[in-house]
Amino acid sequence: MTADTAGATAASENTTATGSATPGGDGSGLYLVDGSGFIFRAFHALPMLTRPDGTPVNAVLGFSNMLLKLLADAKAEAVAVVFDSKRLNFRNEFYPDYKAHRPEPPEELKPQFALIREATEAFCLPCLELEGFEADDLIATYARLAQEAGRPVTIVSSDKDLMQLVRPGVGMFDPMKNKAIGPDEVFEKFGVPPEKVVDVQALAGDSVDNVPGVPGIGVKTAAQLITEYGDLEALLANADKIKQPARRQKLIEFAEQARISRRLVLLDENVPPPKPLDELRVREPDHQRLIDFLRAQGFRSIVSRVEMEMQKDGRIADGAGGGSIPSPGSLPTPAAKSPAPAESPAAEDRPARKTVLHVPEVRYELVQDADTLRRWVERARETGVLAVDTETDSLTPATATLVGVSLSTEPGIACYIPLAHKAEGAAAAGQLDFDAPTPPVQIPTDEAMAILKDVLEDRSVLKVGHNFKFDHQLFARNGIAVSPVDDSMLISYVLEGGSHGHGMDELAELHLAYTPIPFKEVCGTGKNQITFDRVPLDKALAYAAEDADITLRLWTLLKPRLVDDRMVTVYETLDRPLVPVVADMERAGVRIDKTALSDLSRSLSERLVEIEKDVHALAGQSFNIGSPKQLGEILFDTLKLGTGKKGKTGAYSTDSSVLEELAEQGHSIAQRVLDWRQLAKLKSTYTDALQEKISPVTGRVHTAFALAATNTGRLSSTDPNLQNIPVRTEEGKKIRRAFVASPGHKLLSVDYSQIELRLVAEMANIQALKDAFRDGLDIHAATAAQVFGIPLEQMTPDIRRKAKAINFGIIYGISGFGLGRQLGIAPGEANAFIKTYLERFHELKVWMEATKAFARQHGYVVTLFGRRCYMPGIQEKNAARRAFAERQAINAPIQGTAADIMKRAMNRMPGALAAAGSSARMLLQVHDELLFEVPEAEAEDAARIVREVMEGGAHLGVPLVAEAGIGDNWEEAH
DNA sequence: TACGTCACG
DNA sequence: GACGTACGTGACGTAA
Repeated sequence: MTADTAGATAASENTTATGSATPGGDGSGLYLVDGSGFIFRAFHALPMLTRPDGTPVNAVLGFSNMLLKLLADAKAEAVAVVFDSKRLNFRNEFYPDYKAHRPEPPEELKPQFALIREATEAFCLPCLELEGFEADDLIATYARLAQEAGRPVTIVSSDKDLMQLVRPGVGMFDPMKNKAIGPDEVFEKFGVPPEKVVDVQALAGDSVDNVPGVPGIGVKTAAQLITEYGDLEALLANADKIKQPARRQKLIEFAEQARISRRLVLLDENVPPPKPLDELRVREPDHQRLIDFLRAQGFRSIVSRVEMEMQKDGRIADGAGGGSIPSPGSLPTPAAKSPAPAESPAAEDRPARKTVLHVPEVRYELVQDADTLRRWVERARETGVLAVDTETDSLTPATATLVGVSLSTEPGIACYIPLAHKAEGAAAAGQLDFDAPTPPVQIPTDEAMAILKDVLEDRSVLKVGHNFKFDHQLFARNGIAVSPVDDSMLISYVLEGGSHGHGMDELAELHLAYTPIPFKEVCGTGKNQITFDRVPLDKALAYAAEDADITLRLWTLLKPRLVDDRMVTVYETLDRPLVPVVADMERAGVRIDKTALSDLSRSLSERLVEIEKDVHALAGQSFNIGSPKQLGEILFDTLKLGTGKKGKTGAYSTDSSVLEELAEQGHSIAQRVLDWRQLAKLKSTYTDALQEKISPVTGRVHTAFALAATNTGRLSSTDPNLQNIPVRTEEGKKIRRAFVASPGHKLLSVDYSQIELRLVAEMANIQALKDAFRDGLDIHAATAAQVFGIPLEQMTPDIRRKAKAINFGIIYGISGFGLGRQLGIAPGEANAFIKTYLERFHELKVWMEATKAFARQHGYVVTLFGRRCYMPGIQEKNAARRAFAERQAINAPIQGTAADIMKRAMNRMPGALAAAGSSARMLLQVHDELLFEVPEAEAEDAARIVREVMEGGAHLGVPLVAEAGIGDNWEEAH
């Protein structure tokens, strides 16, 4: 949404042929609002709202907001609103099915048609409609007339059918996406320039409008054909030359249908205009009439806005810096709903939901001066609770710039403090941007931080956040150690982990029956995405203050449930203290030897090229090895190496187990493909991608640990995932060597030995296994001795391997099939192993049955420390799916308890290190391993402390053992 | 966006 | 007798 992508503006300014147009200059520009289209889209996009008398008005509100902003932004431009007149029009004369089967408009929409016409009149804008023609035809006609008169035109609509009208002097603006549509955007949508859009539509058809098109041809194919042949007629004339037989036949058979379709979509530029073009000039609105109308709808905040603006110069002025005033380019999106809860009682738009968020009033305030901020801080001290949310220009908190802070002291009362917002006009939608950018008034960040520091560090004021780890880091970087902290996301995770996600939007839907303003509606998506510092203040206020508001509401609702559900201890001892600990780890980041990675990348590239040559030679043809589809066809259809197994999508499976089997049969191509796969994976996922993740600010890589993502209580790591750095293969180890210590430092890696199997022994109370662990035996060998009845002295590696596989299998909720596959033996044979295992360790069987029964009864399982893991599938009727849930039920308490123990250790770690005077920094957690960076001289001491803390993570009947390694890089330390 | 694949625990 | 299988993650490339 930057000025340079505003195609419509560019188009308007390129009207040199007609000469006179200068947008915003002489006031001759014309905005044609597609009223009919807007009604439907606004109705479906906005939450349902009703007037005090019960009349639904959500589309009317959206429409009024849109007009208001359009008038503010468009300055002296002329604005006309165009409507469809009747449902039947001239198109039905030659194609009766056109727009047939279209359902009646919803009941809640019907009364709004008339209101929207009233709104238009209240705004003193001309209403254009003409019997027998659609709004689109009128728009096309006025666009032509204006263009001929040298007046630049902007069509305000989201309707793709109008895109055919884009040309020099005629642009479009999508009021729902707040986005200018020019030739580039049209090309993006249809794959052809605007003048060929109708040809593409004629082929592709449109199921919504009942435009038939040619069966089997979509937009992509149509664009390709039109580009190749020039236009529809040329294509139809040459249809017999199409290569693809099916396509050729369809084009010949449905040629006439395509011609009819073209007539249906082609807009009529020559309808009789109901009003002369010259009458479409802006008139001074009748303020009182407008205010009366808006007030009658219950649009209180719009009314006050209008009243305020009218006082200025009798017109709706540009409000850059003014906060609640619309600004250039900030055309309405459904963000219009932000003040909406205040304007009218929220009615429920989805019948399925019974609960409704009753918001008698929300007050969101924009804070632009220090005194106002101090008042918020005072208020927080009175209430003792403060919801806090930060807005930044990036999702990497270790390096992001703080753009603003929102606060909420009680439900419905929130503020937003912009700190680093850029001038609104600078990069907002350029289409309607005529003023020089003026930066908004903001409290200097340092001053705001100084004021906030007092309350954020005040031990008597609880700070509530949603995913507060993020905010914690930002404040830490500004010298503020926020404490104490509560996190509504983590509370939800502790209460209901495994049953649903814990993002704020999802929880707001679930618990408050409310849909927060989506981020993408504020910042857009894809290449048009803007950073939050470019968001106009009114939108930023609506979005950010709402986040703080919702956070506080969720906290109010969920926090007491910790007591009710007896989950206080889990939350207080495991997850809540983790917030500052993990925030510090993320902020620390890990050093990467970029040169080593780029050398590896280069070497991998060369080897990949070599292997690719080999594979193509062995295949006898060139193909994309990275495409499982092509590879499968080469292996099993062309080369006929065996029959091949097909998956549920009908594609051959080519995973490593399949390729390994082929390789064993002596097919060298399979081994080469396996080599290629391994190297390609390492290159794309690690050596290439990791280099990109090195922060230019810190020179290090900062992962994000998700604290509420897994079903078992584990953390996960994203962007980049540093919990799956290669370690098993020699090639992989080279990547791990690129994780290095800072100069003068060492990396220290400490990992739990066999923690999950120890926990199986503990929780199932397996005496023989516990004894083996207490005696410090090689646990897999000891297992083998027990299960296969072989003395330890006679143990062979192969028997030990089998026992090891069974031990792992137990943790996964063993099955004969899975174990058999792992060991490459028949499922029957594997079942025999399992049977023996369960006889030797009979306590295990009892525990597994009890655990499954508990899961069935309660719908969740619990870890040793009381964490619940919900398993929605446990009541499944489908046997396979239920079996899956049962295996999860076995695995979750084991994996989850290990995760709990690791969290206990992590929470104690900073204190233990500090108490010992160690300056070791915790960098990463990989489930059973912690990685530290420590000054060389302190490494041995740190290793001892860390081992002690980890081994003391729980005091059980089996010992916990942690093993340490020290090195210059991660591979060496591991 | 869904799928197949594969990196880790 | 048939079904569909080891548990937990995240990222990549391809194909649609």
